[in-house]
Amino acid sequence: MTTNSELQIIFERLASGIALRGGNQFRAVSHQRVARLLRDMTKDVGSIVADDPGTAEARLQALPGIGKGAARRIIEYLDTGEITEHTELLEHVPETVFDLLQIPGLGPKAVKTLWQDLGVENATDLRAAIESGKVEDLPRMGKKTVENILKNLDFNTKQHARVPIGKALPLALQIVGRLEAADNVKEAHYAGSLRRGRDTIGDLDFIASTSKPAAVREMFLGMPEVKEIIASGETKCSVRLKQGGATGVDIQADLRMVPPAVLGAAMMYFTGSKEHNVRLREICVKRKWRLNEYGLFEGTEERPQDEGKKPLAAKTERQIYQKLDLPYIPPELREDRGEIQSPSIDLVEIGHIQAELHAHTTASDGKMELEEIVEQALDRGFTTLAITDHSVSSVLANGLDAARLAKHAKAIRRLNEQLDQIDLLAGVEVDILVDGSLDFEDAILAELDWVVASPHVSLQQEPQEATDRLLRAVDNPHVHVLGHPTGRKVGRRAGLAPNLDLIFSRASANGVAMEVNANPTRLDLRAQHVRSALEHGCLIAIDTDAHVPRHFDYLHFGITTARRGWLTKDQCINTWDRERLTAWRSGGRREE
DNA sequence: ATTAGACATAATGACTACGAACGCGTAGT
Repeated sequence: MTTNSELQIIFERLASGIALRGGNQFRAVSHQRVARLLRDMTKDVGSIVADDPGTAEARLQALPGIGKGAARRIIEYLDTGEITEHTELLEHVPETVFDLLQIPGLGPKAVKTLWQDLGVENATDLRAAIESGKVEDLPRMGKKTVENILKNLDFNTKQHARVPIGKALPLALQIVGRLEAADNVKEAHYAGSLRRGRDTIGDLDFIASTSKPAAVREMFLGMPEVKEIIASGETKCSVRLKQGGATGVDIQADLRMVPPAVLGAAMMYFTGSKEHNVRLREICVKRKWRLNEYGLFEGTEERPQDEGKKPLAAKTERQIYQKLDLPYIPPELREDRGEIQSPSIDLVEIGHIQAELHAHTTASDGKMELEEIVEQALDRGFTTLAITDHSVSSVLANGLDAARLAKHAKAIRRLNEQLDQIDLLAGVEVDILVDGSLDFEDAILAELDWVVASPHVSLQQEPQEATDRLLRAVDNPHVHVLGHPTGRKVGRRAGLAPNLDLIFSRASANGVAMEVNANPTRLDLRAQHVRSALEHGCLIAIDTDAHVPRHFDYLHFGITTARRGWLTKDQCINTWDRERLTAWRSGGRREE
């Protein structure tokens, strides 16, 4: 657990505490804002303060949403390991009461009443209170509500697990296919965080444009994976899907049905993020306009769509952004992280990519022969392919020793001479050992065309050691790319937590590119890291790390992640042609 | 509690669907 996430939990709890005790809601929101900031920060607050304790308070206050109070509390936590208000809060509100808020259907009002009026402090108490019939007698509680709570008590625990994008996307595409095939459906799309390209997905959101929603709804509710119907209305329904398989987590799916004429407005609303939506709607409020899922309207009256009022725009997202005097904002950017204020940026696209710079063959643990992997690259129109098999320490991956590597490199170069459409680079994915030394001597690396250096073991190392380890690797003059720098696995392994600011600034100075590994189980670097790497002037490589042919098709996951980190075409070395890559890799990378 | 624009105080994150209860809480982006 990092300091940021510890503090995030505390600020969330302070916010909930205010809501539970009936305090000023603006104070609650304000604490939530701090929690969100801590969640999204790429820098460790501990290191911000440590950089110069004297000015720490002022520098914390410079962050939007952090004022005097929050800055003081953060410093107090770093000094003493606790925050007085939090300790006091826990004296009044038992910790288990906060957990009740996680139960679907229970919000702050309900938990407050249950706790204060009936003394319910945890799930067991709640069950007992329901059985005694006391809950039903509370205001706004009835038989149905109580039944719902009881049901949700059972699978509360697994309910909140997020699904990796690699699992969510195929399922979503399957459902989109069914919706498109349904009678009277004009268009069907997925939206939500999946469309924004987050690495994990909380629930699946679908939109179908149709003039006959009832039939579409019946199809959706009748899908074989549907385990439970949560809601079913005129325009919207929600189900819980049995996901099974490797994740074993149930996943909620929401379907919104809209008339074709307002599809764009509905897509914008349902794609979010919430924060992006709020920001746009604020702009509308200032103009005395109104934006909702039925369109962009002049005037401030509520539900203008009900009056048959004609929107300024509704059909496409582009038209709506245009009316708001904004460029089209791609879904990946819609997070309220400055995309509305800054002019449109030229994000990298999958069509720009012409190089795969990290791939494996049968020489180590890949399943493709050299000829086959080249064919894969040529099929995709690539002009450069780096062959980077594992080094000797990766025993399980059949890593190459110096002799096998030399032989392999020779074979690669021989084949390269017969190819004129593509540059085949003789490379390696060399292990970064625990102390940051590389698995091959410099003299061996110097002979190669391309060196990706990656950590594979000791991924639970302390942050300080991890920082030193990666810095040492980045300082090796033969390294071109730092591969999957943290070694995290989405939802399964946290990976290293080095001081990335230091790594990025060194990498930038040394001319070492940082990898976004496109494999959906990795997505490492993550999007926030990409943004921060770019601020330090780093170049980015988006690599599939292909071991089998279908891995080449993972490229879009890497592209999406990189776009979420605001990566432009020019900053992505995989978009460069042969000449530019050759010039870069064989000299002049370093700024002296 | 924080921010903005003022030097104390006002304004602050929008809008809608569903369902059960009855005029609202919860959930969704």
